[in-house]
Amino acid sequence: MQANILIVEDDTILANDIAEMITPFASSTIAHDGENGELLGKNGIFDLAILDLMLPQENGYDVLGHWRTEQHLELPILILTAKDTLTDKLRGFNLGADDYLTKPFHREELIARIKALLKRSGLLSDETLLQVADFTIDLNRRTVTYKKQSLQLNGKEFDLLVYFAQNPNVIITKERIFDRLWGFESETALTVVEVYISNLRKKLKTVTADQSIKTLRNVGYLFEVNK
Amino acid sequence: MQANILIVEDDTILANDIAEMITPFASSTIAHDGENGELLGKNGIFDLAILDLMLPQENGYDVLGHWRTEQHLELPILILTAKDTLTDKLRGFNLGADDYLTKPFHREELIARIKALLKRSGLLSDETLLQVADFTIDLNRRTVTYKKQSLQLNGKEFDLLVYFAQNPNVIITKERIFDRLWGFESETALTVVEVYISNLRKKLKTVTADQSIKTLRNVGYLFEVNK
DNA sequence: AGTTTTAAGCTTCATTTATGGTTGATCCAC
DNA sequence: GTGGATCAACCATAAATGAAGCTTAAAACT
Repeated sequence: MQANILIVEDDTILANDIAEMITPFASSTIAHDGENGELLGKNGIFDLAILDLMLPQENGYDVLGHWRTEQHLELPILILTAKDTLTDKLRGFNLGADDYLTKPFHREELIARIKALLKRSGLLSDETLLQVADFTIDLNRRTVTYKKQSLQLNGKEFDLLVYFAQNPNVIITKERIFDRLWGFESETALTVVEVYISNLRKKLKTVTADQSIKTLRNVGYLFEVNK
Repeated sequence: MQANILIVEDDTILANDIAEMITPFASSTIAHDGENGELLGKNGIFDLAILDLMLPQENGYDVLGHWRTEQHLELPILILTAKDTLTDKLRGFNLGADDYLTKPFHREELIARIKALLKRSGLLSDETLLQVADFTIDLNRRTVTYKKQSLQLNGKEFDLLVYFAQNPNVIITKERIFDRLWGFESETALTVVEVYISNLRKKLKTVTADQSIKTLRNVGYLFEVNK
């Protein structure tokens, strides 16, 4: 699966420019102000966010803060801004940013930094093996093995497991799963998620006894993995 | 568990300076040239490496290259160097660096970047862990432990404890609890709060004798904690 | 044929309401 | 001021409720 990047940047030209540069390895969505950016990010369907600080409606610090403290989003966040003082940088890092690049910058450096972050989360397309606990997931061949036993998963079941594997030990709401796998605009009923959870659990049960997918009623699902 | 950092830097003063600054959250080992640095890194005992590029014996690019391609070391690597051209940076990232900081730099920024990298690898205590008195509350997994004993709390009980833990030694009125957990507009009767206070107290009693939730009649509740 | 989606019945359990009991502040008679 | 009556605030338990989630199978896509 390709990485999915959120670009929060009010400079339309720059935003489109960035979007264009990352097409070879990621898809992207652009938000032109803080409020929209925060809202989009909340969906939890992005693997990385590029965040400007000086934005209309809501500044980047607030967006970052809300994401990290209210939504507990764990996606890597790269701040891209003209604010170049030490104080600004420290504030960004303290709020939970992963990287901080100041304008003006070389496009190639931005790309390199994005790739470095994606590589860490195992999301860069040349990094095809996702290893979590006893699962080995081959994102290119779309195959799964659990302790050497291979697992036969169909499309959405596979996507679901990948999403869990990319977010182990974090609660994921049913809505997030839905948005990520079906897209916000989908007409499908939200309850499909339950069906796929059920199917996936059944298949996992054929290879392991322990239920790694926990249900937290009224909250979400949790892929529990002991490191 | 403390992080263990390798500093490969020929400037003794700087190396010691860095080592000193990270002592609060990590232990460190210093190598003064590339050859020694590479050798030390090969041990695979480090959680992060800070790597200079211009080094005696063997330059940093080679060290980095060997680590990543021959040893397949996966530790995060931060390049710290005077080489500030785009070409240098790209080369560093292409060889597998995770971050690249150019000299001169602010010590605080280096620390912030190191922490950001460690946080990603789960080696820096996560701030989603809420520690109050003997309680450890994991906001991501919605789990609670009291002195190592785990506590099973359902949705609203957990939310209530979190609210208290975020406001220790402060009086909270019943109305504020209600507004926070149920929302202003809720149709529910205010007395649910009492029910949940009761339930929470009962569950807390299974792990500790002392009543930390005090009632202040006609005023509110108080989560009493001796710091 | 294989995958995705909907539908339907069923189970579970968090939430809410209801009930009766306890506490403790306030008032008043003595 | 002492003792009792009163009353509202609060506690504890339990039952009711209903929404959330599970499972299966059939329908509708591809």
